[in-house]
Amino acid sequence: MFQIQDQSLRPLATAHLAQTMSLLVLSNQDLREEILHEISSNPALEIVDESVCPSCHRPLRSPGPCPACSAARSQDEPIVFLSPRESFAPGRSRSSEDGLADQEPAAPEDLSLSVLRQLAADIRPEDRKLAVYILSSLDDNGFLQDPPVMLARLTRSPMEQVTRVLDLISHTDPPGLATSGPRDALLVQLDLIQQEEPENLIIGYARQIILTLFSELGKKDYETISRKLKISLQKVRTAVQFIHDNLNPYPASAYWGSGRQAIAADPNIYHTPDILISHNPVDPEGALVVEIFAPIYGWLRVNPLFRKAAASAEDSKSDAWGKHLDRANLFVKCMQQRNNTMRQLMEILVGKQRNFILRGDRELSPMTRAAIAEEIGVHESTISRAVSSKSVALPDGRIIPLSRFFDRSLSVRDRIKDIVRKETKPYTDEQIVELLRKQNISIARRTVAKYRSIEGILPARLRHKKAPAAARV
DNA sequence: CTATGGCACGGATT
DNA sequence: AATCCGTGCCATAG
Repeated sequence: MFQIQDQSLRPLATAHLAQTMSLLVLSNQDLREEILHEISSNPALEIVDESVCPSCHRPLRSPGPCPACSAARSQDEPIVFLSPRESFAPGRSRSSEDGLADQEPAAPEDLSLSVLRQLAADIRPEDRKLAVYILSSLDDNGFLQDPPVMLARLTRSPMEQVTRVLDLISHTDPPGLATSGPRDALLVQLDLIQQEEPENLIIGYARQIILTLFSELGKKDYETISRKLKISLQKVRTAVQFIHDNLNPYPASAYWGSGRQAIAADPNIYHTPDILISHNPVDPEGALVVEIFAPIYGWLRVNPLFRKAAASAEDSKSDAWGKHLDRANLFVKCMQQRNNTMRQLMEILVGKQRNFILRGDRELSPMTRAAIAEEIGVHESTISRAVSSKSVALPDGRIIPLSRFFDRSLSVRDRIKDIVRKETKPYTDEQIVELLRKQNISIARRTVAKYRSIEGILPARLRHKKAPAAARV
């Protein structure tokens, strides 16, 4: 049974399809780059700084689901909407297929690790996960892309905790790490120095300069600084010299020569997710709320003025303009298509896997991409692309790859973990097979072994002693 | 002899 | 067409 592909007549159709596909695979970070590139090379495109409900296209005042649309929705269905969003952590944060937050990273000695190590003594255990998350979402310069509130929201941590952890991180070794930019980094470093030399007056000047006249500092406009702060030029120069000698506006690069790719990608840790699933704030038992983050803030559209201008342009120009216009139209259409696909996908996914999302791995019911594809009437490769390299934040704060929803063995693996966790004496693989059979799961003995190794569970022989809670490091 | 891990095959999925 | 996954068979370690 096929769905209608009514665009096959138009010449645009194939290009349209092709481009939609290529956009669909992209994660938000990558998509953002793509969009920015497109905009900068095509005058017909513009971003309007206003949210529009993706389904009814009404302007959306407050962030959140469109009141008009979600009201009409039945209670059980998840509320899915596109969420406007400022920038995402850039950098090569490729989400590899099997990244788990709780997996042992086979990590090289990188900046985040070294910080984590220093932190180890001071940090509260419950802050650890958050610290890891923050460190992994820093950009190449060691700065925070997202404002702290966003972090709090994404990780579902109280704001108070986020500030606490941020404070801790920014004051350890490469000082000024995890601040919002060079300015804050400098200030933090200044604080640290001041603690050691409380009576050094230069520090006071330096702080004032950074605090109030940062851009002038950048421009080396010392005269203005001197005038505005009513400090002698001489002192300004001393202070600037002090800043240069003792502070580093890019904390990440201090320790890592090149600075680039220093922190960035540990494929085992997910960065800012593409999708956020939360409880309904009004009714925690009710429909889940799914936000699909937009890669840019505002909405992309063809500039109406450009369209008008192109229509009435003289021949010499209208050709080039027409091309731009076509391209812009195509691009916008593709974006809509992409959003639409993502939205439908998430609706189905969240609808079917509610238990998995709320109760954990064990509840994942097996699905295939193909089945979803049929349900919404697209080619299975479309779903495949939509799922790949996307990550989603669950209500409990875990960030998992979207592809996890299609992991056929996840539920069984979780059950095995559970069996092993509860065992008093080590079960052999064969016995585990039996136990699983009682839960209506029949798999081969060999497969149990395989899952065990995936989960890092030792063979029964070596499991003699129970070592609870040793899994996490 | 038993419990496991390695290799490889075939079918399902992407 | 390429890849992934469950499984069977067999060698090996205990």
